Amino acid sequence: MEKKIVLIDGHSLLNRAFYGIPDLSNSEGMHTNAVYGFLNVMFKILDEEKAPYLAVAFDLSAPTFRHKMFEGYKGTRKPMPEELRSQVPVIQEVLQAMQIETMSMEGYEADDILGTVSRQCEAEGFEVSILSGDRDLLQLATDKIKIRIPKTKMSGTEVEDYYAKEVEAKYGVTPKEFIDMKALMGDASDNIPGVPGIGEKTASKIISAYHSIENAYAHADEIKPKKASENLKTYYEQAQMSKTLAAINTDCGYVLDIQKATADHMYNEASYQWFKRLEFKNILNRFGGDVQVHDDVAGKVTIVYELADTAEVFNKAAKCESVGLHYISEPGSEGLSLCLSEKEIYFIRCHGFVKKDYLAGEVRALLSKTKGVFLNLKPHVGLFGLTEQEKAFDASVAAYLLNPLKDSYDYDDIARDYLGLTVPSRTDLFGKGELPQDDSDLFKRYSGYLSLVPYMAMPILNQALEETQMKTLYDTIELPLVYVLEDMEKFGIKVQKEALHEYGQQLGAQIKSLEASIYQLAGETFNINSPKQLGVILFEKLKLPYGKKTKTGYSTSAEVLEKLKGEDPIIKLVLEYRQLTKLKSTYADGLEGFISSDHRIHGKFNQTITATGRISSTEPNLQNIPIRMELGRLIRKVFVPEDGYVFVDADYSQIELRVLAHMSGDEALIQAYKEAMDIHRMTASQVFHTPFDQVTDEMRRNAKAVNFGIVYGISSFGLSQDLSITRKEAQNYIQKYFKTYPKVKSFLDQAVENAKNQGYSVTMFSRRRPIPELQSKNFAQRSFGERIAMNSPIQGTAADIIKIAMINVSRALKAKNLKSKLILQVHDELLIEAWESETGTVIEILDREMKRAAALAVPLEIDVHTGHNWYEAK
DNA sequence: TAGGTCACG
DNA sequence: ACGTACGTGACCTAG
Repeated sequence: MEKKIVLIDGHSLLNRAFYGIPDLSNSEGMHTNAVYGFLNVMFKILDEEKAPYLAVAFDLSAPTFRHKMFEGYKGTRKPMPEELRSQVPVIQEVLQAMQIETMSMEGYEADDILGTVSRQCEAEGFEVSILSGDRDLLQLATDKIKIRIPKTKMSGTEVEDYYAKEVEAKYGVTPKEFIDMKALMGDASDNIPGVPGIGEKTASKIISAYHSIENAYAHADEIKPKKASENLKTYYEQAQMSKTLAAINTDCGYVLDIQKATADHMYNEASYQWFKRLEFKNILNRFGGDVQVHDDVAGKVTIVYELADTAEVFNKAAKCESVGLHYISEPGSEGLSLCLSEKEIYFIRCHGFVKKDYLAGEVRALLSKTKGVFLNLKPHVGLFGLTEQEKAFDASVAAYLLNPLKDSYDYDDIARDYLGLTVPSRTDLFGKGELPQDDSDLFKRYSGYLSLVPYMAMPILNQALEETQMKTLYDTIELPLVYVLEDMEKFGIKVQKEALHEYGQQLGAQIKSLEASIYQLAGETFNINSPKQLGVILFEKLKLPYGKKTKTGYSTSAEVLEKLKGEDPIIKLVLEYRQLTKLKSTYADGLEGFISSDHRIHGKFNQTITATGRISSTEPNLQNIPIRMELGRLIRKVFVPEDGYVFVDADYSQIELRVLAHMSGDEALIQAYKEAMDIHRMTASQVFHTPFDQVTDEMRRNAKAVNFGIVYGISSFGLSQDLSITRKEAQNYIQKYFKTYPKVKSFLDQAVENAKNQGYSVTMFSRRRPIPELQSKNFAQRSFGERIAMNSPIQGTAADIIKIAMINVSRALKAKNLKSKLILQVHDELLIEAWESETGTVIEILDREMKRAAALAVPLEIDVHTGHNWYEAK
């Protein structure tokens, strides 16, 4: 076998996974996130390395030689949280089941075993990879021993690899010297004291020059800065102690029996059972073959073709309290999956006399008595012509409320999260291909799960909604909203295709001429759309001063380019080019592709996407049509009402700040809203102690920025960036603001405090958002969590309020039998296509329903405009 | 598929 | 010292 071994630092990897991955537990209530993260990284590395040998080292709880040497060692360390501690024996048992060798030794830590075993393997000619979450192990790197440190990124896990030369490249010191460097820096998490005033940069500089703390001490007088020099002398003994503590013992006497450390018995019955119990579906997939933890669904599905049999099924269904329903409409497989009980599922194929319209009628009739349980209600509302009269439950919307952070609510997600069942996803069953056009077991399983899973999950989801106080939110807002959104999608918005095309052509001509000018100034042709190529031209060829850098090179963002406007005429052209190509590709050409044969765009409104409770808009996104720049704003002229109709557009005035005034109960802010037309001017007047009519434009601008900042979860840095002022000045504004509105401060503090205690934030209407970032030990992550905790209740409550308004506006239009329709929502704005003679009534409805959607301590104000296109109606 | 950029609230 | 304003989606390039 190839001489290659992977050694794993068990505790550090578990630890990293625990803090890097949001809380996760199986249906037994076992916490599983650390185990899951550990295994995922381990498999990733094994897949990459294809090493035949593998072993995992763990610390024992018994004291080590370090404890004996230095009694403070790890003595004051934070105890392991229970949620993590409980996972240590689990991973050890799982590894045992996988027949993976684990190593530990009394009196030594995992580090020492890894140090010893890696040297031993290296001597025997092995290539060694050490997988650890702890950078201390970098001291073990050689040109044969590679240290691999996983990093959790948004997009998954990336691994940083360090042979000796990478350590030197990154830290400027050899692996051996790394210990000395650490002795200077210290390590708070290991309770290793360093030398005050010496951080990573200084430590690296000192050790790369003097190679050891002993030699550095001997030359202490030469060291700069002076503070470091003095402190090194004062704290030298402590640094020596730290060095001894940080040094890994590479000869602790542990001997690995290489024959036991093989990686080829991992996939066995015992480990399969463990993964099943832990509900690690994607790991179960590694076992190959069919994963079918929910047993024999195919056997419970009957395919129905005949009209008579169909009628029979609906008769039976009518006797049930609830039925699972899912309509499949894909090439070659059209029909209805019905789940009457856990053991009785039908798939009625569209065939002969059994047509969609017939099934729709049957479903409507059925749902007058029996509750229809859908994975996704919205498409079925359109497909079957359902109204709120028909009884229905939407599992994905319920699951979204219970955890809005997921990126999908498919049947397999709901089965895993609420039924504790591992069921194969569509991709597991069919890959990326089409559905099979036959009655195979594969198809039966897929169609079966689509109605079975929501059917089984409904009681559990309902109970969870009750327990989390979100049942009312679900019943009175989210479920009724499904019908409103479906209507909006169905109505769509009319677009003048020719005018849009013409607009695109004009942009195209302007882009061409700009392009030529830019090439002229650059002295060559290149792809202006490529930030990489543009960066080379601007910052290397033209030698313009570059500001920010991104991971991949120079930043060429508008923010950077704005500052370079005076430096070279090319900048202005590039900015203009960017603006025009954006308009052409996304809006002119992009929108044109979505115009249907009815001359309308039927975008989608998604109810289960955002973390805060807002809705989102896709295919196309109708919530980001340009308005801020005039050239872009012109696009709105092609959005028009049908003949005989006008647009009525109503938007809330500063809804989020009003929500803040209400939720904080701050008297001064509430008073400001009761008195002032211009809240930003009023804020400036109060914060800067200036009479209202003497507020300068600058004061108003600053106050406005602070108001925005407060809503976003204020930080002095963020505000300073926005206003181009120093952090200190920003901090000063914030302090003044909080002094003026003290209850705003206590409200925001309380929001963070509560979210930290409970793990989630809450809106006025009880909508929750989990904030796992608050538990992060990473400062940046945690600060992000704090800003989320301040912003989510505000943004979320505003989202709740406009949803209520949408439902009530929509109901009022229907109740009066008006021809006018609600067609768009843009977060704080509603657009109605109003029958001309109904305009007055529509305005009344909007005014009434939007204002009374919530009773706040301040009035909810709206601005209403009408027009013959969307441009005019704003 | 990820990162950069930019459109909106 | 860390590295940031909150929430989205689409398009383009580059690997």
